[in-house]
Amino acid sequence: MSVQERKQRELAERERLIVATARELAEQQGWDAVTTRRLAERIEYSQPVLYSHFRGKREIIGAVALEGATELAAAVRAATAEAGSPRARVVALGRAYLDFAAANPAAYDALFQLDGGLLFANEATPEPLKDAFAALLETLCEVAGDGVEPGMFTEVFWASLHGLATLGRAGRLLPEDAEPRLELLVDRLAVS
Amino acid sequence: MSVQERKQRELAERERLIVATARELAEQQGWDAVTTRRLAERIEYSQPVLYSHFRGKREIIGAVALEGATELAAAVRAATAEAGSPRARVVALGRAYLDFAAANPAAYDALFQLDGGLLFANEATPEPLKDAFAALLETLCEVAGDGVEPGMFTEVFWASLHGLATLGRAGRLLPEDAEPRLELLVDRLAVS
DNA sequence: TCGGTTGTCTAGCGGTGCTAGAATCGAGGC
DNA sequence: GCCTCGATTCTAGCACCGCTAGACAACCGA
Repeated sequence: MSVQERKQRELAERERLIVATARELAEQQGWDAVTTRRLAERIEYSQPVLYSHFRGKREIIGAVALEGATELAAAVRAATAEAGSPRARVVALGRAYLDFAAANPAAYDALFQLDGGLLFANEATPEPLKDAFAALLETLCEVAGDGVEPGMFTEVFWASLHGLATLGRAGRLLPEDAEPRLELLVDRLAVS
Repeated sequence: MSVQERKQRELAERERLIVATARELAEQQGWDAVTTRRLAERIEYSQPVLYSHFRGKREIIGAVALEGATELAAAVRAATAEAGSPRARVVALGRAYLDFAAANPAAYDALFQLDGGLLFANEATPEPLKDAFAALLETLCEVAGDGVEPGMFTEVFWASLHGLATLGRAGRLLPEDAEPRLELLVDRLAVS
């Protein structure tokens, strides 16, 4: 069995290498630069090897997305844990979210802009995605306000952050107002 | 001169045909299906003809985006004109915006998701884009609240709508809560 | 009717995601 | 230690992409 175990380990290792390399390449040069040929060359295997791990490019994007979701959830939880008041927690959450999107555009795009073949708002949603939403919900349910369903409030707050993140990064918002935009959003949306 | 005039008219007509066909195809089958070959076939010309009107596919997307921006601005203005109170105007604005995004996904994507080579938040921004933002600003400046810069408030409100539109359409939000989400957003963000 | 310009097409470039079938490698039996 | 055979990896190629050079045809003005 030891031989098979070693092979399995090597296979898993190579799969991690593929995902990490795809993400690295995407962060460096954008997802357009992530072609199966370039990716194969970087991992020093031939193209078809990719297809023994993933059904296609879409699944590779999906794998990067799941990795990103895990990191996003961790970043949000770390930021909110340090803050004192509910309002400070929400500001920290928003800042952590926007910082993550700005610092990891490729991972963020894999999650929310590109088609990684992932399901959302559904029982078949992968665990990391549900957990990322849960990380938002944990802090935001404190400030949803009376009579407002926390899940729905979280969707609205999340959508607002998503809009700020994507429009901001695409150069469609004035860069210098990033901070006041977040403050305004928190002050108006959160009930404390 | 009449011959040249006729030729110019025909050229302009064909350009409109290209843009309309590209948009139609994108609305029917998504932007992925809009290839230069298919587009050329639909307008019953050969591929290179497209390149005598536009520098490339990106510029065609940009043309659809400008068309969409004009329609979006008109839709928002028509909806807000009918409403009585400031709050009702903002709700109407939000609904018109989200309805436009849902009913014209290809045009909306050309505007805000794809790279149409257009500039934003800049003096070189094309007129239709500035006007669409202005259409939002006209209604939203009423409810920005004291001491809040209307332009910045509009950016935040717009980003929130954009987030709801994109995440909603991608199936990342619960469909049945679309209306309460808009109501919540307006009640919290708008000061009346 | 002809000459020349203008416009359009055919054909092809290098690239994409993906795959069939050949070739190679390595584990296990003798 | 060799040899067989199955698993693994590669080479080569598919159909398609955006885009363009150069051949060709059509039309306008003389």
